Amino acid sequence: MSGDVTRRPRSPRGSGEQLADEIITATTDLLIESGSEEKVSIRAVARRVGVTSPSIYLHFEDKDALLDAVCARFFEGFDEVMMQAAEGIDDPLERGLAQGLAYVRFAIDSAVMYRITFSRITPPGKPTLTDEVLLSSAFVHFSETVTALMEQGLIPPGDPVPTVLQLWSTAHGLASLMIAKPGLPWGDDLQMAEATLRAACRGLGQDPTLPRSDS
Amino acid sequence: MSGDVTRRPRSPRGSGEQLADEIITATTDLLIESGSEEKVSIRAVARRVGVTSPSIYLHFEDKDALLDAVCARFFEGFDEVMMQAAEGIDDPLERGLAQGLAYVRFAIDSAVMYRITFSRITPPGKPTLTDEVLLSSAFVHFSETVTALMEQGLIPPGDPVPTVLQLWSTAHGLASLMIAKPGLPWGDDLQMAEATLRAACRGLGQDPTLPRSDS
DNA sequence: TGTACATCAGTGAACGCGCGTTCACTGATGTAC
DNA sequence: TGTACATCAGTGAACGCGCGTTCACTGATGTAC
Repeated sequence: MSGDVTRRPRSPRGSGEQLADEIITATTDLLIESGSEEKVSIRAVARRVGVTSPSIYLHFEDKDALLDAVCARFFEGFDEVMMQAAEGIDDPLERGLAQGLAYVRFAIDSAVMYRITFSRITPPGKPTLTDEVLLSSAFVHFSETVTALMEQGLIPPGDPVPTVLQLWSTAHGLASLMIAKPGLPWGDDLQMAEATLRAACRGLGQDPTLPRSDS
Repeated sequence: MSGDVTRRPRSPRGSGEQLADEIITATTDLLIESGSEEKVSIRAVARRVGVTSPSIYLHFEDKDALLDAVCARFFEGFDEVMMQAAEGIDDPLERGLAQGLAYVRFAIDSAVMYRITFSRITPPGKPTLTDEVLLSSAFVHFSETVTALMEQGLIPPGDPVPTVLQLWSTAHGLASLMIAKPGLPWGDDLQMAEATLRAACRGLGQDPTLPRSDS
């Protein structure tokens, strides 16, 4: 019960980044275990990391800032998975579908974190860390795919943003509803997701309100 | 400061339904004001109703049961609004669109309640009160609309359930993402919703994996 | 009509609890001379 | 090489708080005789 030099209080030198990192990881784990941000306390996080609670405040301004950092980190992983899913697929339609399916799969696999991240609403005009990550990674990559679809003539050309939002909404709706209501008769989740996303692309490709400009 | 006979503690006779009703209403109001179920306490609900906290337990088993009842009541209103939106529209496609748009509009208007209702995840096999309301009202009415679309040949005939889930996911995705990220460049919410839902119907109507059986 | 009684919606006080955050502090580390 | 000192990551104790729930109770109401 003695010999605590190595056990609990480790004092890393100059670089304080490491503890911040451990705090984010511990918080993520606790969120997943408890299922809700209100059930995870600063004190529990500190306990998990092996540190006292006031020292959390050396790295994050308050609980909200900590949760924001956790969600931002979650989205970084999200973007990475989507990028990997698209790797090596040349056909723009299939690449987009692969990304969309990876999105749904990853969301369902990390159901708790996905739900929590999208429960933290963001009032317009006050972008959080999470928003910045979201807009600078996943959104950009999705836009590139949509632009490729437009260049191929699979979708009417124009501003990709509305199309990105439409497809993102579709993927988000599938993931979010499957997470919230797993008891609905979904059949195979990913099969349902693929059918829905394909139909969405098909529908977007045949927009009678827009004249086709090429091909 | 005396004369409290009429003021705070009212003792209704035989019928105890009324207080249960008032408790649900008060809880709904507090949820909307605070934005999260954890921030609404049994004690605050009792205070709002003008009653002591133990008396809440005369009407609801615990906090969870109360919140379930509140969400179930919310969905009843939801279904009613969708039904009203469909009234008097004969064309099945336009009726379905009107329902979908009413869904999105109502969800956005009651953003907090919508978010809370869909944050309360339901493990399969343990249907809550909310689930029962959902499945017996909105889901059924949506199915009728989809069946009408199939009969008109606008959607390949077959089991309406997968189609209902696809369209519901689409509407839910729009509402849910608009609520969570109002800062995204949505333009006009309902215009975006209509374009997306129309595209979804168009896509579903042209499913190359299913042979068309009639017309 | 009048009394005794059962019912039961609502009370008041208490249980044990964990929370977010603050504050003055300690004590190891790295640096200046 | 050796001493004095500044830095600053992390501590321990405390702040004031509200929570969900239980329990024995009260007192108005409706009913039986």
